[in-house]
Amino acid sequence: MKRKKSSAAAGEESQELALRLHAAAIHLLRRLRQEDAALGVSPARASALSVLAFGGARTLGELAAAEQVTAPTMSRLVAALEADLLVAREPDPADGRVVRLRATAAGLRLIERGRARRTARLAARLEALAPAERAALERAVALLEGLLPEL
Amino acid sequence: MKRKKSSAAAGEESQELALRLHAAAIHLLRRLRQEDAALGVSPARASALSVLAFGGARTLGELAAAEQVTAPTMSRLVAALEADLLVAREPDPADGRVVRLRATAAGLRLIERGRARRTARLAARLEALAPAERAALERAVALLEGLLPEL
DNA sequence: TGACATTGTTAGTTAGGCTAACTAAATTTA
DNA sequence: TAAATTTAGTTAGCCTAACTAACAATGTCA
Repeated sequence: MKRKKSSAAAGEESQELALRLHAAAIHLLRRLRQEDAALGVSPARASALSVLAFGGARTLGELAAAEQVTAPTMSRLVAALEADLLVAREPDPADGRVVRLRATAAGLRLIERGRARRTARLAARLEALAPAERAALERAVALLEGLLPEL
Repeated sequence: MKRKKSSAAAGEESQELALRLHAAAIHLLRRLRQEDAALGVSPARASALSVLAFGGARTLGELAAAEQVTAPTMSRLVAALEADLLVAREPDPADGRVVRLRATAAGLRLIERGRARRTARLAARLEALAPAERAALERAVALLEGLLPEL
């Protein structure tokens, strides 16, 4: 390992931290899966729908990129959301290839209604933390959010 | 909402934080999925195998509980790992129903070898963080790990 | 105008989660 | 001790979600 002595430890530490982060993410999602299911919409769909709900209309390709999945994957998610009348397609007046997607009123309602329920158990646990702990988590999430686009 | 006035804000904040954590976990895992695939073993299998590799032999039910999946799900994961000769079954001498699982030498090697690669990109990003930032993440992960069993 | 690029869709595969229904073994109880 | 119940795992069947490959339709440009 070629590395300045002071960061050899940082390397070890980062790897250890990466593994723990990975494991924590896996386990967190397995827990939250059930909550999402109770909403009547699967996690991947809820995630895509919330992008449209909070971020506004966009094309399928843009949504796929935002969600970091391939176009076919997003195409299927959108098809399911559309079948449930949660998302509507609109043709792009300027380009006949693109499909613009928009959350319907029902889609917006579902996200709004589900917002609390989806993460209720987790939020309750977080609320039980000491303010300083919550602040630490908050900071860590912000760091992660900054890291993700470059991963 | 019955709550002391000072924690009404904490409730909002917790919910917001829960949503962000959820989204971050989803996106993090989508990124790491590719790395895992390169190892030649899928994420769920790698996770189960590493429990055996680091934590030692245990029964299928214990492993399912540790991984927070149902017994049938774990049964299938284990069958696949066994077919790849990464995990071996041993009968329990005291109880004919239980199946004890142990990582094989090949399984241990795979985890050891894969440890670095699995999270290499993430670890590299983490290493680029300032020590204080890494410490904040570390603390947050520890908090999460403490929270998860009660979720 | 014809070649190429871009946007989405369709088809097919693999993986991982679930529940329900089963077998086999152990334990409890009448 | 025999019957009933509980526990551990497996099998089967279903669903969601990811991928790649191949395709159709549209736009762009030399």
